[in-house]
Amino acid sequence: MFNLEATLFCGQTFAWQKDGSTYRGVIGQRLVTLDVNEPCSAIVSDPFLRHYFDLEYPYEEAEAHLAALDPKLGELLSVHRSIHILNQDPWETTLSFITSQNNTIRRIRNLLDALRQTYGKEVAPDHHALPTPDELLRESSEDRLRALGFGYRAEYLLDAAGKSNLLATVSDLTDEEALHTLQRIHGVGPKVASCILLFAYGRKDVFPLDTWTGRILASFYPGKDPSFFSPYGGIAQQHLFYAERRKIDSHW
DNA sequence: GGCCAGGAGGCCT
DNA sequence: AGGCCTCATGGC
Repeated sequence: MFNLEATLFCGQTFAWQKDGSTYRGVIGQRLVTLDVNEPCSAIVSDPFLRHYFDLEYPYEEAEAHLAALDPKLGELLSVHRSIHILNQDPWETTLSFITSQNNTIRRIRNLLDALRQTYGKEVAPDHHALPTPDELLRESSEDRLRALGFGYRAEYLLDAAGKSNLLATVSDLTDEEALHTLQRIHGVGPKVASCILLFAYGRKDVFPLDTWTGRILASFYPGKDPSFFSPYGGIAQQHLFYAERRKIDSHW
């Protein structure tokens, strides 16, 4: 089994919280509850969760490749074990990573929770889905989003909602074409587009380059660029990011 | 009070 | 194409 804790809290999703002996998250329109000690059977027996947790992808092969490529990654893989790249909903991923730009993880979570509480459907008592594009366009506005604390990103969320049809075309495109297409959304640049491709479309060779991963490359891999980790740049990036973040605080 | 946060748009050369 | 400035907001 993969490392569920790391998979949920390595920064690829902001939907989950750990309370007591359970992980809870609203994924799509559904509240998912997993027992911290016995999550496997619930995941394996559920087709939706099997796909969400990416059980069909051959991680052993990718991880063996990365461990052989570079000793630092080999060590991280032995510590983290397997971190899976989730197959998240493209729209939810777009909302999440537009919100993430120039922001802190704590505040990203708070803003997305506010978005759920304010506009999302209540799928279980006190648990709300993220708003759909239509819900956002119909019920919200730039002023209201600014009032929630989104600041200058308010306009970006509404533009993304209006262009959500773009997301349906991405699956047929190459990585390069998809990066270009996603950046037609205002507020989506190279980094956010990379996160959407990796975390929603399973493009395992896309390496989101941000302040953290840029620093990591500069200090541990001088002279190298993300193509060094190809064709598993996305997986490598996630282990590098998680390792670096864990030095700061283990619970965010 | 300046600087930074899982950046990106706009404008300048 | 590359280099600044600005964009809300909050924590340190």
